[in-house]
Amino acid sequence: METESWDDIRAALAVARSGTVSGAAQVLDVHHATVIRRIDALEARLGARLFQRHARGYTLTEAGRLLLEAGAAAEARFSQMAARISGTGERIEGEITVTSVQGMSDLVMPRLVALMRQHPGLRLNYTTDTRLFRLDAGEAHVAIRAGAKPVEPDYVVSPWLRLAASLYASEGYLAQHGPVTDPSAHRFIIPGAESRPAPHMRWLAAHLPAANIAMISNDADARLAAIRAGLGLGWLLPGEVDDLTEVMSLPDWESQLWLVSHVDLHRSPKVQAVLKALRG
Amino acid sequence: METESWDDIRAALAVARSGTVSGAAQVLDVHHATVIRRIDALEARLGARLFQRHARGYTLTEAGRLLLEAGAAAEARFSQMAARISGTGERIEGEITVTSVQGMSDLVMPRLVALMRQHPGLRLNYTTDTRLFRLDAGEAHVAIRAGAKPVEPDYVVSPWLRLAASLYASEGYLAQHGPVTDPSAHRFIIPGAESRPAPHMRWLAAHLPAANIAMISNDADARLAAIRAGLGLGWLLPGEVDDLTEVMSLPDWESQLWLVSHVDLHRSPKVQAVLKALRG
DNA sequence: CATGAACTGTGCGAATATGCACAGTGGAGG
DNA sequence: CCTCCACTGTGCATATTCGCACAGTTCATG
Repeated sequence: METESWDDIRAALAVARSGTVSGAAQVLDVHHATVIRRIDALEARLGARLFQRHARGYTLTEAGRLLLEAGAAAEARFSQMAARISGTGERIEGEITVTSVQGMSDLVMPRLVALMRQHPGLRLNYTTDTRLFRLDAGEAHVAIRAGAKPVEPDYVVSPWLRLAASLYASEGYLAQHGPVTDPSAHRFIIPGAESRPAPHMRWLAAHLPAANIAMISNDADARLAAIRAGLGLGWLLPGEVDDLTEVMSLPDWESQLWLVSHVDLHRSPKVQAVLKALRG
Repeated sequence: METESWDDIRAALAVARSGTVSGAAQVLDVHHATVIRRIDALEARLGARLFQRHARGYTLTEAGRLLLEAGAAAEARFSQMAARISGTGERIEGEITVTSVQGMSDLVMPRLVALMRQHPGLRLNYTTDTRLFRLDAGEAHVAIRAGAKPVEPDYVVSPWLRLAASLYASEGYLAQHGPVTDPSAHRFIIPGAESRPAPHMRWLAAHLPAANIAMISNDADARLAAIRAGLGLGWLLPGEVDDLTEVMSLPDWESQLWLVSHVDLHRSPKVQAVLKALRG
């Protein structure tokens, strides 16, 4: 009777999120039969159905929604705890999680590689995503952010690099369209809506209509391929590639990057080592 | 690597609370060896020690304190969830948790017994304690409270009984000390500090010095035994026993009782049935 | 309407975790 | 200083759980 299992809750949370038992099993890295059994047990203990079973998946009941809330809250709390525990150690070892906006790896990785060589006990987790990671939810130890200075309380923020993206074109494009003097005579290849706050994107939106946009993609490789194919002009960081020609560069396009850590972890040797390596 | 177990956290929480592996094992109803293994696994995954091992028990490290916080928060969230799930059902069955101040069982139990007979699918959990249970933490479905009207938001409060404790004495005591006319000529047997807000206790504190107190005990049976032995006068509810004599009763000693439920559960048939049974 | 894909659900053998017995440890008390 | 006691820690047999294979169901698609 009093037998209680938090792992059953964890399993149910995964099912609630993915909508299917199979998907949850994949996330949890167990067999789907195990997930079914855990949920059966949990429902029996709670005395209520959490899901409406269906041959194509599970949908949440009212009770299931309550579980989703409670489970998600606990998960956030646990991952925050794990990050703080693994972050507050006095030694520079164990896992270190660094998050960044996409497209920084050429800049970031050499420095992090040097850090790893210096401290062989470190395990690096470098994750990029368009969404911002929440340091207080334990999703990262150090975050690299672009744009306005982050103002969240409990975050320690220090300025890092100022980067100026430049406009690039392929040789074939230039041979066909001639040199770039008036931007409105050209078409552009740009990232998705999540990059709209970037300086060069604001400049584009302010100066040219939508008709000048040839392609939108959130995939950097796809954009690069498009530029190489001569579909239009695109912004890259200087030195990112060597087979394209820089055709334009404005001081307005300069963007500030920030190094961000959580106040609880900022003083720890490990986080300090990461920050130093990045500043290096 | 990605293997994670919330049950390990649960085990560590129990150890953090009890201070010993054995105590935790007792609470969790598993063997103490199991608890040791779970904690070893959890610490290995977190890459940090949660406890300082000792032949006499485990003491918390800084990381352990973080775990205690996170684990306790999750546990509270889970039990709240369980209460809401088992409470919001449309049918009157499953577990129902009623909490009350001590000494009410003669009053409460007959009504709850009638409720149970009416709904055989119910499992009753009737818990009394000096501390107040938190309905929003899922510790109870219905609470009986004494004193000032509870004002917590999200609580649905309705007045229940007004009880007036009376002063009782044993025959032996009266034979020795004569009838009670001036209270200051007598000594008293009273409950502990947690009952100080009760009306008759406030009256006592206001009218008589500490010298008139013969005995303090939070155990009702012990107080009753003391009164029966003639150690002094004590307050009881009328009808509680039949071998003692009521010697004094003041309207000031009347105390209001409240029936309290959480707003999320109050409309459910099960909680409504409990409230009706208690009011009946 | 037939086919296929993706999912849920269950019996059975294998892997895993559990309980037990016993050894080891350190502090309290006389 | 010694004994006792409550606790932690570990091999081993066992019980429980897990993964696998396969059956059954539903829905999308041509």
